[in-house]
Amino acid sequence: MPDTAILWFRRDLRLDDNPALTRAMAASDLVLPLYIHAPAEESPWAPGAAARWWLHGSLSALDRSLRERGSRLLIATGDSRDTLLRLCALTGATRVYWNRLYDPATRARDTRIKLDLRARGLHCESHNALLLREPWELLNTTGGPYKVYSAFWRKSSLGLDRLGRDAALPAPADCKRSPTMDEPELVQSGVDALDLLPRIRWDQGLAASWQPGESAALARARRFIAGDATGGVGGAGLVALDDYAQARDLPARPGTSGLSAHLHFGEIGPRRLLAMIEDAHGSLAAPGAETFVRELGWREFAHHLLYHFPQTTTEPLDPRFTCFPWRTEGTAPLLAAWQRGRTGVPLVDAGMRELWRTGWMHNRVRMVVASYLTKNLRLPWQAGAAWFWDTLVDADLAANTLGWQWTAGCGADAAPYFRVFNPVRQGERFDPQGDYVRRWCPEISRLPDKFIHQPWTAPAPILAAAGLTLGRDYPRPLVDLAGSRLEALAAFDRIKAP
DNA sequence: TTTTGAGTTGTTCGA
DNA sequence: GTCGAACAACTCAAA
Repeated sequence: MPDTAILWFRRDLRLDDNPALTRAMAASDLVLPLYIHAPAEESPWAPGAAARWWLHGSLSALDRSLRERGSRLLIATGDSRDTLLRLCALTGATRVYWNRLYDPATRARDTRIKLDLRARGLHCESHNALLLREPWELLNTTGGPYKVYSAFWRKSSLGLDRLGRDAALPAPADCKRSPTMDEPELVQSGVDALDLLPRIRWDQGLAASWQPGESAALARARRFIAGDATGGVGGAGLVALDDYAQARDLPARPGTSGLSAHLHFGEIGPRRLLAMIEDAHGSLAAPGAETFVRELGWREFAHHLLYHFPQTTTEPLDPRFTCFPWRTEGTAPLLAAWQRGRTGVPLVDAGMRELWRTGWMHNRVRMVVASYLTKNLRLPWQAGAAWFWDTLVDADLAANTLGWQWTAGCGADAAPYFRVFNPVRQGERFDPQGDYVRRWCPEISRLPDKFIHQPWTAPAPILAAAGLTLGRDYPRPLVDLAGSRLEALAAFDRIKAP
């Protein structure tokens, strides 16, 4: 009787640098790759609509890679524990392997499953494919979790040299196929049966912008970090990473890595990215590289925080914010205008429309729209987080929670209360020619640069020349920026420590 | 033990 | 136009 192992894929949809896969292959004669679709177990943070679209593509791609290696992905629907037990019974598998996740619901579920499987005499192992360091490993001098990024990163980056970090594992050349995989009762459904794609096909914009899957992730990482045969994103000979520190702030340019969704679904991991950077640039401290590696550090920080403070997906980390005077009257139309990109503030609207169309928004603009929602509109950050959760292909509970709490001022290492982004000024600094705004708000594209970020200040003849009537072709501002800023500062005053 | 200084992403105001 | 100051309270580590 051959020894069979189940490899339970979750958000580690790759063969490269996959320690659970490597261990399962080493320890067993046959490996059964499995994905279980169990959205109820992730509630209330089951993947949103945009993330489901990505998941569909990612699972299809993983199945293709496995088939190229003589195996395939088995897809099941239903209770995870029952499915694992049933498959063990059907196939005679005695070992189950997976890579750990750190969000509260999944952690609780996985702990129960691990205890249950072990109680039934099954071998059960979990590994780390997601993070550079485990959340319980990296603590401050008093033994508690870090709440300040700079201190976290100082400590964390000490371990990032070649000596102190786990190496990225290579993908196996072939995956030991289990012959039992062809038994009919095991063939439950293909990816299509999971119903992940939208009924109304609003996903063309997503498909035009993104290619889910491990090979696309690796290709994008290579293009970004090392440049490829065509010379990289920025033009002949220019590697995007070299220019990252400056270009990443300009939403009109492809200056960011674009790896967020690939990272969320584990199509590529941080260890592989660091290895690629060192191979291409010799060191993690090379120009541009250091800035990008710090961003990976923020990703780590977010996951560590969620591990230590699981309630922060819905509750502010700073308890004073439980009595923050969020707006209570007439919130629905304000939220709807923000969601649809109809606030009358071009940079905010451009960002929200980019999100709606492509399932992604440039990082700089995410901060601007989040600041606008929480400070100028004074709507609770949870409302923004929920919208991002449903519309972002890269929606990640840890990153989303940290990002929104940071902007709102109630999280770890929060933005100081007085940091209220002025979307006009941000537009002038980071989109000076208005290229980004014109791309997503074509109705104001004929305005001169001087007014592109503040159409409401344009004199009537300028508006007429641009063929633009405010209130008809493009909204007047939903709220006054200067006034709402002062109201936000006053609101912060009311929750100050006594 | 206590103190000190620094801290992802900003804006406004007055000189 | 530019420039520095002011805008809290708290965390964390180093002195």
